[in-house]
Amino acid sequence: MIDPLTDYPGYQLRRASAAAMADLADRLGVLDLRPAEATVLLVIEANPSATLSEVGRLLRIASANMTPLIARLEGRNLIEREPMDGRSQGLMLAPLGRSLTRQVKAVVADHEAALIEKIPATTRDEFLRTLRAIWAGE
Amino acid sequence: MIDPLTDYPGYQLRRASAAAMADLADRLGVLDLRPAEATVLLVIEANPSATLSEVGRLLRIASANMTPLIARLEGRNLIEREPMDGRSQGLMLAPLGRSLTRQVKAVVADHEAALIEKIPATTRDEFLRTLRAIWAGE
DNA sequence: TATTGTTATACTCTATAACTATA
DNA sequence: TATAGTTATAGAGTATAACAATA
Repeated sequence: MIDPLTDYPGYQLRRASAAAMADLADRLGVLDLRPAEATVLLVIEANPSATLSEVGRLLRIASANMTPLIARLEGRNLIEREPMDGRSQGLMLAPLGRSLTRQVKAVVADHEAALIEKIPATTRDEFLRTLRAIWAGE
Repeated sequence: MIDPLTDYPGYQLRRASAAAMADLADRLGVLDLRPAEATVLLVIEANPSATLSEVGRLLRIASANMTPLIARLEGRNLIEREPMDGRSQGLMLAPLGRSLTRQVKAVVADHEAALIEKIPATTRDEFLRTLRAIWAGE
């Protein structure tokens, strides 16, 4: 079998990302969290009182998709909403969310460590810069 | 807003891949093809008479998902099946599929060229090697 | 027994359009 | 008018389980 895609950076990027995402999803499964939910928790922790739209813009998740995601986290008592003005809501971690986010960070650290191991040490910074450059300007 | 994810190769990989995939999907939309369908056409062209399972293994697409994908391509008269033995079916491009695959290659080349532009020339080979290393051993 | 292909189903992420309430 | 959030819906990719037919 000939693989006509080995020299396509785009295809290799897709396969690499899919592999990494599958690993992350597996690890987060222990906490009953999906990757998108975990990243939202991390962003809220880093930005207390950030609004749904702000978090969505940072993560490139449309508000129509943020709404049910946030509702699930709220339903599990992981986050709380505080009205900012008549339409905006500040999001912050609830006590349960704070402890779970600590676990998320440990899980993500393990995942990232396993990933980084596969990147030659001398090229790690350049690799990261290149990835950022690929989606920069969105 | 603080982005707690800028230093995570895994997250940057995900964003870069998502951006590249969105660009590819846009471009392939002109041919009324989805990325998975386009890659299947390329693999069949490179490997005439490869079976559904073989193509699926190469692209890491489960046979349960290959079946409807192949059925769509066959329904559009892009590919044909030829029984190999009682259970295997060799896949090959139909005349319509051959000309469409030529267009696919042009579209993919444009897409990949735009992507490669964002990767510093001196690090392109290393970047590709690293991506392959990340999903190697699946 | 193992493999090929199929069916049915569900999950995750993403995308769009239409709507309300507020700024 | 523009923005925040919501609802409903659809698309694309992926995953699992179960199955019939064949090797």
